[in-house]
Amino acid sequence: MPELPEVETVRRGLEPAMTGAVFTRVEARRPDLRFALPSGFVRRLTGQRILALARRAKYLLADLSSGEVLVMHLGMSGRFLVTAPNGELSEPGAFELDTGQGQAHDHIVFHLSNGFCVTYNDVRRFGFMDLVGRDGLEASRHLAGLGVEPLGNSLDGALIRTLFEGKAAPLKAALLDQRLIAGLGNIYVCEALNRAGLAPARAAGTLDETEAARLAQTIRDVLAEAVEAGGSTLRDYAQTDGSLGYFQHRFRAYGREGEACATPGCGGVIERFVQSGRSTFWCATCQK
DNA sequence: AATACCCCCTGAGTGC
DNA sequence: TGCACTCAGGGGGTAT
Repeated sequence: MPELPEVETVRRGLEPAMTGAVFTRVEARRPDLRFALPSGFVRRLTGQRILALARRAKYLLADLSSGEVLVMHLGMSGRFLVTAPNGELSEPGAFELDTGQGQAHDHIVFHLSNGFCVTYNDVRRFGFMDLVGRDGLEASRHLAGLGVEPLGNSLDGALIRTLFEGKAAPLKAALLDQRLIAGLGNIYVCEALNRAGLAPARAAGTLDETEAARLAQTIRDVLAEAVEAGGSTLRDYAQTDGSLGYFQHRFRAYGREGEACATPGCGGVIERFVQSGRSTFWCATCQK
């Protein structure tokens, strides 16, 4: 389900269940997700304490007392279901709590010393988990080469100009390139470009200072608003009123083909086309 | 080096 | 009701 804001929402939802707890029992119900689980996966987790739960781009990182880090990626359809000691079920970042039919795709179950139970469910199985030594984490195959955190302090117009300098690739592709900016996905790239008034097919290297600054600001705004939308629902995420997380967020461009562009005074219509195999939604009237 | 395409997998939705 | 087809938020790998 995730882009960066959703992963952050999931992280915040898992934190109270996982941080400080010990894995008392781990169930790996199949040997692989997208990739094979690392050798000794269950053994290397069992008995370890989770010191901290962090995020880098779209990766969740559980820092373990063994000195290893449990690296988790949700792919397209990964979810975590949390069962509290009192039996209450929750799903951080979810649109709607699903208490039953997910069971067929419950692949990994973490039983924790504090009585919580955390289940990883992934229908399409594009997610994965890995164990990496803490010292080698940044150089590990998943994290090596990841670009700047878009919500960190370093992303501004000047950095975008540097990253995109000389690039003939379309803005859409450059923004999706995790080696440049890490954490943007298809939805929020469409949203940021719409708000910034920039055409997705335009060559990334052609941004001037003003445009780059505007793009940096809209990226930060779009992500921060989405995190806030997810975060603000965390305290009552167990409710099933459908007002939670990702889906509740009202996108201005994504998924709105044929609808009026939301840019004030624009009057254009959102169109859809395919770029590098993925749907792009944009307004030809206000995005130049 | 940079870009373009195909692939992994399952399910939901649509049109006939 | 069934079938065929398209589409989906991810990224890794390979071929140009």
